[in-house]
Amino acid sequence: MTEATYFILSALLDGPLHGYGIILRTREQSGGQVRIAVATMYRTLDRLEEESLVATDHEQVVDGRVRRYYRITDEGTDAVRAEAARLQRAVNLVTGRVAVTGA
Amino acid sequence: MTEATYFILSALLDGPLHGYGIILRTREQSGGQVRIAVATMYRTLDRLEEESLVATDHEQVVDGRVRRYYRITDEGTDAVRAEAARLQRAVNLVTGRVAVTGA
DNA sequence: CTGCAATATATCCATTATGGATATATCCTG
DNA sequence: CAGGATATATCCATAATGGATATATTGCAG
Repeated sequence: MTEATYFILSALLDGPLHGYGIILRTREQSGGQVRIAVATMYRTLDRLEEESLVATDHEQVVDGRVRRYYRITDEGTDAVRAEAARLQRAVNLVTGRVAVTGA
Repeated sequence: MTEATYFILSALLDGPLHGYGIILRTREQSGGQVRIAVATMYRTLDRLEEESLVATDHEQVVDGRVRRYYRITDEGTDAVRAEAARLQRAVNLVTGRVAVTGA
């Protein structure tokens, strides 16, 4: 799973959001560290919908602009949790390293 | 930082290793989950050396085959630790989510 | 009123990272 | 003697990414 995919699915765990909303959410959640480019966002959402990790929830028209809300599927939830576990193991490779040489 | 970079630097935290050794180490550390392709390995090592995140430690000739050992630099150690912290925050987005909706 | 930023989606294009495959060379095992 | 492990190196196709541009509306500052 790529990082963009991970952050998109992660943002959707709180409830349905539209593409641009995911970009803003991700930027906030990361304190401005993670910025997903719009090209990446919409292409990734298309791919994720094909893979059934997200689904179109509903569409809204606000001020003449269409908002397409996506929700995460059960499959998507499983996938992002599995990825979180995988990343945690990767983190532990570096942080779980307290004077191992001294044994 | 890409994943290949992260795992390579991580593998070098225990001491100098040669390219093929890093591939084997990473495979072991991850229980066979993470497999870095040889093309990725040597190209990444070249790039990391340019960026001063790793340095050539020494070369050895074993059975007529050259082994080029790389060690992680202080800069590389800082970088991989920073990345681990960044990944930990990413993990927390998913795992640090215990019935938030119930508030 | 005009230009710019924010909102919202969409697509093009160049760059980068990746992995599969191939090449070369040695050693060991079946 | 063939095949796998060891060890480095490179080619090439694919995939992911981001910058840029396009379109359209709203609101705000100059």
